[in-house]
Amino acid sequence: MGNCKHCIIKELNSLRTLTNEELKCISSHKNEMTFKKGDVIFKEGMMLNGVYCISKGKCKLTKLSPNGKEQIVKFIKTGDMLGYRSVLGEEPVNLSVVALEDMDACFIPKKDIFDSIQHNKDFSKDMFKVVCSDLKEANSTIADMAQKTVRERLADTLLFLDETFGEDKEGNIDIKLSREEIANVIGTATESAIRLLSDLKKEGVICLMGKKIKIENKTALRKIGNGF
Amino acid sequence: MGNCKHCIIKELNSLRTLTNEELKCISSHKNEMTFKKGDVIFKEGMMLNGVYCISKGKCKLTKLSPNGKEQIVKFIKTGDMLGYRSVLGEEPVNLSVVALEDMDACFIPKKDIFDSIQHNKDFSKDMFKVVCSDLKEANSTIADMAQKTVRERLADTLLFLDETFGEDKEGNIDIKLSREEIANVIGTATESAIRLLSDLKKEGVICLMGKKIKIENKTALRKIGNGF
DNA sequence: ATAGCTATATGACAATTATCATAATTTATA
DNA sequence: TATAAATTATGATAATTGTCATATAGCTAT
Repeated sequence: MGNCKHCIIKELNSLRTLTNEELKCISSHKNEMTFKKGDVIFKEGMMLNGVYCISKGKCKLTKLSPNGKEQIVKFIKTGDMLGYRSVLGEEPVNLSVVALEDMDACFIPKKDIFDSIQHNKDFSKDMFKVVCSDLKEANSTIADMAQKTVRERLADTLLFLDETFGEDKEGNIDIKLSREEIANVIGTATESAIRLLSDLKKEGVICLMGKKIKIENKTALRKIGNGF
Repeated sequence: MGNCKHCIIKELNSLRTLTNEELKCISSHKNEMTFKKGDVIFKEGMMLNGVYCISKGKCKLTKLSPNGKEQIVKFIKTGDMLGYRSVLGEEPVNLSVVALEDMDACFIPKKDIFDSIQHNKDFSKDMFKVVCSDLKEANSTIADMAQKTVRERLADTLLFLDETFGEDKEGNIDIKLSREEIANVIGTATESAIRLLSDLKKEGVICLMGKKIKIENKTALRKIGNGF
């Protein structure tokens, strides 16, 4: 069992504000876990007994609509925490989480989280900021979903993925998503996503090589995202 | 200046968890305000120095998209708090708020809110629940916006408005919105909203009398909202 | 009360997007 | 490696939604 005190991952999230005392406590309670690509980490409706600190890998948070289509609502990556919405809200989970690649994570029991929220005002403040920031983002997404065309949303999504996950050595967006998953982020039919990606390729704005996507002209993509 | 200790409005929100000591403090700092229908309470981009406790009236929270269209993201009514996302997140406001009818509110400086968050664990817990609940709702809305048709979203919206604002003596939904505002909730063109409302009327699911809308068949409306 | 404005309503048409069909390509598996 | 299965790609067409035009109803201010 590693000691959280020396873990560099926590520097990437709110756990950085914890005292040595609190970290010691978490070290002894935490549960190290691994997930394989495709594994379901948790499912809509479940109660969560703690939060995950993601030390490696990426996952998608999805919601199932009544018609059976999956909507990708958010991505989580190395350094992010996962599950705090449910734990802090003391409600069942409202999203399902599936690993997009092999993952490592530490599970921290909710008692430790609540203890620190109560006694460590820095941690409490930071967690408020995280949840509030999520809420701000979600509100923007609602407006975008409601007002923008599929083509605009595709452009925004590509820019978002590029910014969030960075690029590999060849400049490709560093996340591997199927066309169906891209469609499920945008909220459109898979065929529409494929077609519009082809269009962007023909226009020379992006480059497609299998699942790899490279943005050739960020400025043009931004313009498209804003409706020009 | 009224004394918060005896205010019944606070029983409707997280302020109910405050101690007499804290309420006394807020009583002496709070600022009673009124707004006329159409008044802008605050605007996207502003910094907020506190939160509002709404003692009377309704308002809409809107976001402007790059193309200039307004999206209504949320409604606030009597008993709700307003502005906590920005204050707790220590960020500028991301939504504009406009009064839908004459309103009364108390403005509470953020210092008092932060003090209570730090020292009153019930209040802190409750505020987490409120923000987390907002986030949960927002995530559902994202999925609905992305996956549902305009007609489905209209049905959902009518049911939501009915549930949120209740009905007057004649059974009409107890909020007065223009067709344009209804369109801005759904995320569609005003003409489309008007047309689909007419359709629902022809089908006998709702009854329209000027701005007054009455749901005649809730079950049918729910079915429509779920894609049948 | 009436002129002028705004909101609501509806038709006609265009643009966008979804659906279904089928082919080409990639990936997984025996 | 060969074969099956899944994914990606593209065409054809239908359904949905947006835009523009115009008519009507309702409200506001002199």
